[in-house]
Amino acid sequence: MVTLAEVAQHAGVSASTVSYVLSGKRSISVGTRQRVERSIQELGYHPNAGARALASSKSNIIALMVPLRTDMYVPVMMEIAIAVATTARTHGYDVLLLTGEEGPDAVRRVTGSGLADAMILMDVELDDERLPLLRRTDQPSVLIGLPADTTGLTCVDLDFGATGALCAEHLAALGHRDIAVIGEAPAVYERHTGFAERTLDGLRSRAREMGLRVLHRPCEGGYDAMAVTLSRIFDERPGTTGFVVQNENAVEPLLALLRQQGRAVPEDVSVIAVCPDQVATQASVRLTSVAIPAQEMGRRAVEHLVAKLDGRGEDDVVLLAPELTVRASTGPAPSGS
Amino acid sequence: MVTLAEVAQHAGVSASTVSYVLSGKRSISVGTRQRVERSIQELGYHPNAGARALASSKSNIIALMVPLRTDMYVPVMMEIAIAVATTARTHGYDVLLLTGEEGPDAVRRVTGSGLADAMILMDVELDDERLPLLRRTDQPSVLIGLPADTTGLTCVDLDFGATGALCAEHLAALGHRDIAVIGEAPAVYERHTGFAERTLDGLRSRAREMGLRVLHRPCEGGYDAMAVTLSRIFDERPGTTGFVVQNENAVEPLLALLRQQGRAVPEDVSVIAVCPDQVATQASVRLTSVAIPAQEMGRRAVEHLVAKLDGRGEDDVVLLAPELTVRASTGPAPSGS
DNA sequence: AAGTCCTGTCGAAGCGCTTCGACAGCCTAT
DNA sequence: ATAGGCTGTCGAAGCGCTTCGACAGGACTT
Repeated sequence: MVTLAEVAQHAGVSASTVSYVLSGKRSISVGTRQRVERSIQELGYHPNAGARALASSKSNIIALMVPLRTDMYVPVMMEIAIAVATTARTHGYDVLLLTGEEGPDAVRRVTGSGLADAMILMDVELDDERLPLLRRTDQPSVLIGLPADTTGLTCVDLDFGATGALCAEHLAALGHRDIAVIGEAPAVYERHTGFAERTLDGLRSRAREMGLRVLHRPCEGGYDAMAVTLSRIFDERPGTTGFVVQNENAVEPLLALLRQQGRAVPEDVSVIAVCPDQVATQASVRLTSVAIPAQEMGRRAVEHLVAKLDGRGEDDVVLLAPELTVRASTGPAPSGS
Repeated sequence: MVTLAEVAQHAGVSASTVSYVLSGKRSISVGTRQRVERSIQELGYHPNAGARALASSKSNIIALMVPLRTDMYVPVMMEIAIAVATTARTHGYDVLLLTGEEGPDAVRRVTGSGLADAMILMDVELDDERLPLLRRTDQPSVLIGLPADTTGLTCVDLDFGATGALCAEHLAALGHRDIAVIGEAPAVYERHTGFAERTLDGLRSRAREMGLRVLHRPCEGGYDAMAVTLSRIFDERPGTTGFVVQNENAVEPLLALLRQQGRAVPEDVSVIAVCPDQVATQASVRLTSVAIPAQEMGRRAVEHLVAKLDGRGEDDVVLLAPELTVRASTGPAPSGS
């Protein structure tokens, strides 16, 4: 293992000079810089991360806390995680992967040990038990998701309220009157992860303005659960012609069931999904959807965090504007209804 | 930030004693130990990761390199990553998330800087450019996946050869004669990620033994690509009654298309998927499948790595035995054929 | 000519921990 | 009683880096 001192000796300068070449914190003459850089190359020097962290009290690591559950919106999580990792690298940071398993202790451990300089939390609940800790510590953090109380916090999320509204508008504009929302699994609502509620609220209030009737039903993914949910919906509101689906795992089952019941999409029934574009384009019907901009969220989270680490940037709630893409799953409401 | 020295002072012992209490590397009297532990509690002490890494040349971090592409087998990747993270924690390690983006440079950077003590690589290609580096360094590593040459490497993977054979056997036993394999996207084969080939080889050789005719077609996921692929298959082999699907994104499209063509599953056509159980049970037909044991793979990889770090454990290729679960998508071949 | 300011470099201190060798005190074997 | 071996503790060195203050020498002022 090559050390700074060896590089210094090889280049005929002092250790501190090498350090300054590396960090650029003091001006160095061109000649010296080149000599040092050549030595670094030749010796294959890599600064030792531990020593660096110790001396500078900066680890250049961002901790990313992902939910432990692998049962929902997995592709979204993965995409965010990867966007976080790649964006972090472009700013010179590495990413430490924490699972929700440890809960608040993970926050304590990471901030206490100086393992990471900052954190990004995903899957934030409305009244998340990690939030008090975050507010108390002076370590910068960014949430992906929106808790009930955002004071003193920085959050990045899709504007789910507007998302719901957008869905309502689109269906209303097409002449639908009775619509059903297939929501996330009941567990999601119980955990009070806010996004599902926000979508629903946004949708409901716009629906009211536009004279739409809304029926909301949570749904575990999967064919069987969807079958039960769907038959209940049609029992209660036989005239339902529009669906908004927020649970990725319910999308295909819903399409399959509709087909099986002889209801054509989009001729008889329109379906909007709230999901990543990839899911929307790979479904058995190309789905009109509001995209969940996973990459964008990861990227923005990191950029905010880096800004904070650099002393720029303040607490802030960033809500990304939703975009609805019309594909083949929505159309005018059937004239009969 | 509380330091070791402060704890020592608070407990009335020397710094080294506190260190030994923490590490257990020397025997400490019960009284002293308790006193120190209480001080640690009261002061809320957390050892500084950087200092520790510097002094001990151990970071207690495992690097996990995940593929950058988010276009395929995402749930599997995510599940592995999470299993790696949680298993690592139980052994006292944290996980650093690297994306494939940096390529071999990431390996150099991490081993060179002592950022991590060991690495786990996912999505290994048959002739991966990172392998020479891994062989050269003395840092332990484990691959999830199987390269062409495994000498000097430790690998964990599903036994895809046996997986293919298992699929062939199951279909043959049910009386099918003509089967089609819907493979991964062409890009996967071009990259020479071995698992797809291995599945196919295993399947083909067992099929030959059992008198099955096999048609293999790679397929991008998605409805449209699947439609093209499927019609080609039936053009070429109208008597095809069995399908083996290895691409998660092709599963639902295939089911939808078969349904649309009036071919009932499993009465007219049988389908086996190679996918995580979750996908198999949430599909629109409960799929007979060979599970991809993502959690198990992540866990085993970490355990091997920890064994190596502890000086136990040698290079080794671990192939997990596949298990086929019969669900509702396979049945006897129609008697007419 | 002396004073002032840069620029580029160096030396040394210190970040918080681990670990080695030393050793005091006690117990046991002789 | 003495030597030898344990057990439990301490002090000090050092891990590889950053960073502060010092300062030599040249370029400007006045």
